Amino acid sequence: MTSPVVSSRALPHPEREEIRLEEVLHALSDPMRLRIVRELAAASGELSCSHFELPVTKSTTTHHFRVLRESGVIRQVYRGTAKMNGLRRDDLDDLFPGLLGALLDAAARQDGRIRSGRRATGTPSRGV
Amino acid sequence: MTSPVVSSRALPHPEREEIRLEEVLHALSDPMRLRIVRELAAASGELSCSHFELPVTKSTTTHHFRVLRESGVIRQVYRGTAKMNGLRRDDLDDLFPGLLGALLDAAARQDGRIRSGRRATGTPSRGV
DNA sequence: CGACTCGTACGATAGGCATCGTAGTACGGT
DNA sequence: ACCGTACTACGATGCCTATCGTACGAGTCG
Repeated sequence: MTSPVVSSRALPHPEREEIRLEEVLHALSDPMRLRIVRELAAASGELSCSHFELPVTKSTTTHHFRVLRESGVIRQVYRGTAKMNGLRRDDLDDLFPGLLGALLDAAARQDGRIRSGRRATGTPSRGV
Repeated sequence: MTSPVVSSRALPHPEREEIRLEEVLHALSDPMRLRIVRELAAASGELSCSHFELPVTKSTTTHHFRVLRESGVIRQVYRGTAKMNGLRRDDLDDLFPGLLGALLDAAARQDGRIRSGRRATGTPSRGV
């Protein structure tokens, strides 16, 4: 008792100070993982792995979640048979202020830019 | 006169609208390339490839610069025998406002954190 | 012209990684 | 106890890539 063990299974996470920028960037450079992180950010809470409908098999999904966890981008915890995922906002914001926000904003902008017809980019003036 | 052709050799660059966030992140997820970009940002101007003293061969250096150029992070132009490199600040800032700044700041913070003994994780005063 | 410097091209190599499929473990409900 | 669901572990596969070495093209300077 005492400690409300969510589950007997434990998952290794890097400490806040162990999170490396290069690994975070690498983790987010995969479209599938960036998509996961964006959904997680939009949900502002924990989501189970099975909540995501990705165009890959479950094996691959497990792989991507592990990369995100081991790079320090998300925190995972078992809750029954489900595995809940949450963004490590506080840790990332503390280590790299403004980065996560800028990344999410950049992803949203690019998404909007593409959806609204990729030729509507206007900005024809190339100052160079 | 008229058009001061810097050199006859031309180098392919992605248009501003063709720059993809995932590729930028992938380009910056390599320590060698992140280092190049940081030096470039600090120089606030153009730097020749040979200016950089990287712990890899020239072939590999050429490879990294090409990845950075093709991902839209830097702009390259020949000037005599030298190849000058410049950060595409304006394009990146237009596409992804705040991202480049946050990335450079993040890299600087991590660098400082590591240099000052990685156990001094304290950073107790974070206005956040 | 010849030599030298800067950077490229090409091939090789070794390691990483995204993906899959199958078999297996943990947990909750009936 | 049994079954179904959620996720994992492991092996295989094919692609990508960081690295090197060598040979070459482009410019500059004597």
